[in-house]
Amino acid sequence: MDSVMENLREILLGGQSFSWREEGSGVFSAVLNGRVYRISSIEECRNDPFLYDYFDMSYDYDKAKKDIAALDPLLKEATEKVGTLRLLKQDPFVTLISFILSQNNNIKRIKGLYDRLSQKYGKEVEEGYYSFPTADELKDVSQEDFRALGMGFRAPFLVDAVKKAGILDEVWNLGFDDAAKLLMTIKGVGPKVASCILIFAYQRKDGFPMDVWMKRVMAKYYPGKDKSYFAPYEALSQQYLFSWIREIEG
DNA sequence: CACCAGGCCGTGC
DNA sequence: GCACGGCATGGT
Repeated sequence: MDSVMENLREILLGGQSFSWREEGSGVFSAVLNGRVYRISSIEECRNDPFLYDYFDMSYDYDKAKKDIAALDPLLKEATEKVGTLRLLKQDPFVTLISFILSQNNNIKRIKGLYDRLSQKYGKEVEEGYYSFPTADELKDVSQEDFRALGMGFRAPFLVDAVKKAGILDEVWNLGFDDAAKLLMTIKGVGPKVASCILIFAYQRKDGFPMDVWMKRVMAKYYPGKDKSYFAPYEALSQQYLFSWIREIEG
């Protein structure tokens, strides 16, 4: 009902995915599933099986938002100011690489690196639109090749991630802590990046990534508390607070 | 010239 | 176990 409150721009461009671009006039596009998708509202995703899954349409985000808003006045303000958010269900390998790129980096530049990898090693599925490369398409790319594309100190991490991409298939069977521990055997994947992968690819709604923004929020507004305070909406609450703090301070 | 960005690694204690 | 410096790159 309040789908008009869906903050599509924040959902797609706010830092959980780097696949999307805004084409103007409220149209967003991304290369996913081997083709270009163009959307301007959540509602139109209901009829496409891939997008239905990608946007987690079976989950009641309106109810979750109301429950989160009822937790405390700050979350109430955040939900009202940010608008309804969703947690995307993205491809694990794409998410792994994306968030390795995210460390000590900003969203705009992460998106730039993501696009460069796509143009260099992905497939052109439509003129000017490239898929993100698969692990197989990156298997022979060297650390030097990655550095030449501007990946910087993350270059060796990318090589290691490509080599170990097979473990992404094992994550489905593990609980959160074991899954995170397994992901952290990949160079460049620590607790924060592992949490992001588990949330944005594996739909683990109990993740609570602590980046520089969230550390500020927790220290200032939730001293002494941890992610258990937000249960069972840890990940979604984090996403609201992250969007909110960046909106007012970023 | 600084300082920062959806952190993590290696080292030292 | 925890603290710390370093790290590629581009923006402010």
